[in-house]
Amino acid sequence: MSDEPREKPGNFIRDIILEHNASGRFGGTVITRFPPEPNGYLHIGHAKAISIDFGMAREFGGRCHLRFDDTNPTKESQEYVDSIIDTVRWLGFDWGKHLYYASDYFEQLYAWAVQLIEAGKAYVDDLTADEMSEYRGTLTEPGRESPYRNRSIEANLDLFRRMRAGEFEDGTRTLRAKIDMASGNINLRDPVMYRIRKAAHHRTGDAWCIYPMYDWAHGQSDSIEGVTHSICTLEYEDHRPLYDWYLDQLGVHHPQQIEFARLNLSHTIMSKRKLVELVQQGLVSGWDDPRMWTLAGLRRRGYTPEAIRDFAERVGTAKAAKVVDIAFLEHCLREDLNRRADRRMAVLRPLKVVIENYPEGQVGEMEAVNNPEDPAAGSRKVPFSRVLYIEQDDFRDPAPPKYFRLSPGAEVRLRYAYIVKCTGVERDASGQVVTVRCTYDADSRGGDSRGRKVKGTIHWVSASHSIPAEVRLYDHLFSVPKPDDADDWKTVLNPRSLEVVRGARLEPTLAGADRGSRFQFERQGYFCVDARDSAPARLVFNRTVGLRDTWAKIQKGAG
RNA sequence: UGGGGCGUGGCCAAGCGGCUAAGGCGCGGGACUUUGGAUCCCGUAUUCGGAGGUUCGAAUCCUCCCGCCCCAACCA
Repeated sequence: MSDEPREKPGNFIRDIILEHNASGRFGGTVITRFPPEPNGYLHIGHAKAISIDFGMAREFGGRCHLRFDDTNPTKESQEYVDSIIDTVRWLGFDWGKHLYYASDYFEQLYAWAVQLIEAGKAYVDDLTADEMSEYRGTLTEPGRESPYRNRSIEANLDLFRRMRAGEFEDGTRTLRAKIDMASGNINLRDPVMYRIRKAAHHRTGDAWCIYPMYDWAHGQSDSIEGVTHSICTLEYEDHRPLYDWYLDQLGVHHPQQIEFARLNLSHTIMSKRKLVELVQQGLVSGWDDPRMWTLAGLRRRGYTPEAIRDFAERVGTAKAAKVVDIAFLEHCLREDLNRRADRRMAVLRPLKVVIENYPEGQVGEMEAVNNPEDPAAGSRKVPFSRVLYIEQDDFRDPAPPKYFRLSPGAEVRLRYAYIVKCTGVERDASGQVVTVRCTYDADSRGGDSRGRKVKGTIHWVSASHSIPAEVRLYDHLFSVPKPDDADDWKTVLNPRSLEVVRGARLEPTLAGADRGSRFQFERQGYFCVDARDSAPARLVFNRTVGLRDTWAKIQKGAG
């Protein structure tokens, strides 16, 4: 990043840890964990959580575990486990040997459940899901106790053992904690600890037919691992009393749960349900569609892990639910790419230019700097010849006010090549300009204006030397900043979120570019070779993000 | 008619009773420029959801009010 480490913004979680360290609550150790459920792909919001979990641990010389909260076999799969591991690693975080699964603790969890039953703190309930919902009460009315609430400890022990043995069908019984059906906090109204699910688990196979609920698994898993700070998002705030209750009943190591506001990004939706819908209904091409803000999507789009980490740190950590402007993510990206991406010339929508006074058959070699931000990146040679392609947008007849590019009679600099002057155009039957005719100033080699005032510089490629490519231009998937606010979020999908440009022409040095490699196409933006669809003989580039475009603003202002 | 949280500029966000309310993004203006990129300047809240109160002094403490978010899966 920058030479001097950016000053870290204040952070209430850090303050809490500092207090713990001062009071000696955890003996000065800091152990955190990132606990994804393997039921989907990670998105940019997870990057913030990962950054906080791993960041706090690193800052205090502790460690962060990667633990899968795999307690619901019907929704989870190995595919998701694999993608999550791959993604967190790609982001640049390392959990060392501390890779865990809640399913590793099933036996211990079962033993602890038996312990709670023996203490009269848990019971087997025969209520159906619907009945249980009815008994639970509402937000404003207390619930009622289940008729099965006061079974004997012996009966509960027996029933629970038989639940595990598979004697009962799915949904017929649950194990519940005996807490308080009248609590204002609904999580405390005798929460379910175990449900029967005769489903194969991606790790434990058929070993179990009862599975622990999140609340029963999570805190205890934290405890087993010696976690000190269990950092999670705001929606778990009213689960904290339950988190604490279980741990207190068991009398085991008791981590501190701390909640922060999850990340919301403008022009996106973070709901897992909606994300799944986008993918399953084919509204996008997959979890890694470059328009997606999943980490897999951002990665394929060309985002760097560094930029994402920088963004995650810079958005801050607080408790107010806010929506961060996606322009900030893009800013962090440009900042990183500007420093690192080599420059190349690529013409997306070619317009033929003939340099009338450049000898036919002659090929010049123009020296082009690879990265003005990084002298060590060196330079390259780009071929120049009589027939070139320039961007259609770089020629206008007549030229609008303040247009610095090419137009009849105007002079412009061809980047790293020569100053040229437009002498005329050729049009087709419909009046469309098909060829621009120019003359060049041989003394301006390299682009030296030699005292003249040449305001415009445009990029170009030599027609016969250039290579073809498909270029995919992306825009926000949603056309409004807050799709969640729309009556129907699917109606605000941006119809122009993907534009495929097939006839692009690239400078020849781009031939053989590796999949995933990133470049700045001068004056246009940052692009990367698509990791999925590109092939040496058929290059496909993704536009990662455009350059800031002051000209576009001027035009917009001019109406 | 419950419980838990949150309200600082267009968007994030510091601030934790006392110098003129940090910083970033965005936006506007200027300088510079062989990317209308980058970089560099300058500007952008007399005020902290509102109203009272405490105090020599409040965004920071108290009271009331207003607004927003989360919770009634055998999901996490």
